[in-house]
Amino acid sequence: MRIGELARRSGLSRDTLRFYERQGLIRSTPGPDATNSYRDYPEDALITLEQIADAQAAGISIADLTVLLGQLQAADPDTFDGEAFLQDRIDEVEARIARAERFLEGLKRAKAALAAPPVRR
Amino acid sequence: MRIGELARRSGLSRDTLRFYERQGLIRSTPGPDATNSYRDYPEDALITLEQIADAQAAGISIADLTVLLGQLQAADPDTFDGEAFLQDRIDEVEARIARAERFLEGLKRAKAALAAPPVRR
DNA sequence: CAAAACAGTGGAGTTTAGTCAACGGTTTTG
DNA sequence: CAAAACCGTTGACTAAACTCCACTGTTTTG
Repeated sequence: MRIGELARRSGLSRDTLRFYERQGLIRSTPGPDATNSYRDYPEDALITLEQIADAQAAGISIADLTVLLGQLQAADPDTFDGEAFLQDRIDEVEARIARAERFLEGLKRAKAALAAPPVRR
Repeated sequence: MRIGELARRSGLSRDTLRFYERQGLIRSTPGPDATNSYRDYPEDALITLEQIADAQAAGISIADLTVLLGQLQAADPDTFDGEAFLQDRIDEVEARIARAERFLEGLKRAKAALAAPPVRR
């Protein structure tokens, strides 16, 4: 598919998609019609883009993601010894989730406190 | 306590603390010794800083945090009707945690795939 | 009491993750 | 077949969250 369709279907802007491609997060091929310069994006780019969104929610930077996506997609060893790297990311993400959950509890308490006492004498 | 001690105990730089104060996230008083310009930070600034870190892990921006910290600390109604605002943040954080957990699973699968098959014919 | 460590101020600089504008080609569509 | 919609490239720009620097004044310490 071409970039416009990918943009529509992913909800991201064309600029963002090109930015991701420059960063090596997604890939495209020259497109079937070699007379123009239009690129062709594979169907599974949509899945990759979902993974990118998940990773960002987990606080992973694009730089780390470039490394990680390789690991996640082609879990092919001896390309990269990144087991330790992976474990570091896992620890990092777990810590972040724990913090986020702590914060979520605070939010819920605050909302309860706001909703409960219309006891305002 | 003075800013240096707060920096040491919180693990943040003095610059970051001053930045947070400019943003209205923490507060200080003129300090007991009024002859100098040194500020005094209350003990509970450390707790606030923990909450800030939690909020950031939850993907909350400093701008939103300025609003939220007021709600979280003094859960005093009729200052602010922010129940809807709070609920929006709650939804946002829950969605982010869900994504982060999805990503975490992917990381763990990738690590398992990397660790398991030293079957390398 | 002098040197080292610490504090405040102001303003400039950095990084990350995009976003925008301008331009010249290419398809699509009415 | 012309206008509208789309595409790629280049390069400048932005917002958020810090970070650094230079300078001056204040405490602490050996």
